[in-house]
Amino acid sequence: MNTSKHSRQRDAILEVLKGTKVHPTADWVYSEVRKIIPNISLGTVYRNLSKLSDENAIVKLGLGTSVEHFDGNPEPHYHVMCTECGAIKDIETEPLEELNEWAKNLFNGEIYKHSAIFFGRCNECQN
Amino acid sequence: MNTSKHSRQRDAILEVLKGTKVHPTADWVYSEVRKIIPNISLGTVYRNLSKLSDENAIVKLGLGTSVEHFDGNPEPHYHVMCTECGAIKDIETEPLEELNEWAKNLFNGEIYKHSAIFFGRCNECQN
DNA sequence: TATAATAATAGTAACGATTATCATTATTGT
DNA sequence: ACAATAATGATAATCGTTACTATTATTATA
Repeated sequence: MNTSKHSRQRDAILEVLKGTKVHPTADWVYSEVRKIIPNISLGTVYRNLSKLSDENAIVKLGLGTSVEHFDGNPEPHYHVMCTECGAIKDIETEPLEELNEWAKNLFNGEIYKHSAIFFGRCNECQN
Repeated sequence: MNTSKHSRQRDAILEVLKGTKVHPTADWVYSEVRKIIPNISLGTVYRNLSKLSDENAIVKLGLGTSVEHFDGNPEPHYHVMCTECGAIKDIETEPLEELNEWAKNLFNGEIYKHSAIFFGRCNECQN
C-alpha cells in the first residue's frame, strides 16, 4: 500500500536532476524547473528533493558546504570539489569498500559506510 | 606585524575546545564557556571559532550536518559518526595520503587533499 | 464518468544557525 | 598615562530550509 501520488512537479524535478552533472543546489533546481513549470513553488522543490532522497532516487550530498547539493545519480561514488571555482565533479569509480574494514580495526564499534570528498583543481581551472 | 590582540574570551573558547572530545557545536561551546565567562556573547563565540579555524588552531568539521561541529585537535584525522546517538568520535590514525594518489588517477585535474567520515555505531550504543 | 478520499501544491510565514552592525571596552605599543 | 585600534556584548539582519494552510490534482471505486 503505497500512499504516494504521482505529480508532474516531482517528475520535472527528477528529470532536471538526472539531466545535469553539476550537483546543483535546491535553488538551481528551482530555477531550471521553472522553465518547465513556471509557477512551481520553491517549497515544492525542497519537499520533493527530500522525498526523492528518502526513496534513494537521488542523493543529498553532505559536502560540508553551507548550502546542500544534490546528485541525480544514486550510485555510490566520490566527488572532487574544485577549490578555485567550487565545481563538484564525479569520480566515476565505485567507492573503496575496504576503507570500512580499515576503519573497523581502528574504532571501538561498528562501521557501516563512509563518505569522502576530495579537494583539488578541475581541468578548466588549470588553464 | 600581527594585528591580532589577545583576549580572555578567545583563550577560554580554545581551552574549552581543547578540553573535550565531543566535537561540539558553537552552541555547546557557548554554554560551556559561560561557566567561565558568564556574560560572553554567542557572537563572540562564533567570531573566535572562525578566527581560530582560520589560524588552524582548531578545525571546522564539514560533516554535512545542519549544524557545524568543531574539533580542538588540528591534526588531520578521520571521524566516525554514530548513526544512533549522533556522537562524533576520532579515528586516531593519520589519514591515508595514498587516497589522493588513487583519486588523481581517476580525475582530470589536481588533487590536494580529502576528508572522510565513517558512519557506524559507537560502543556505548552497542549495549 | 461522477464521486469521494486524500496526497500534493502554491504561497507565505516561521525557524534556526550564522553573520553583520555598532557603540563601548580592553589590549597594546609608545 | 595615552592614543590607536582590536575585540566585545547586544542585537538586528541574512539566508537556507521547513512548516502551515487553503486549494488543486490524483487515484480508487461505485
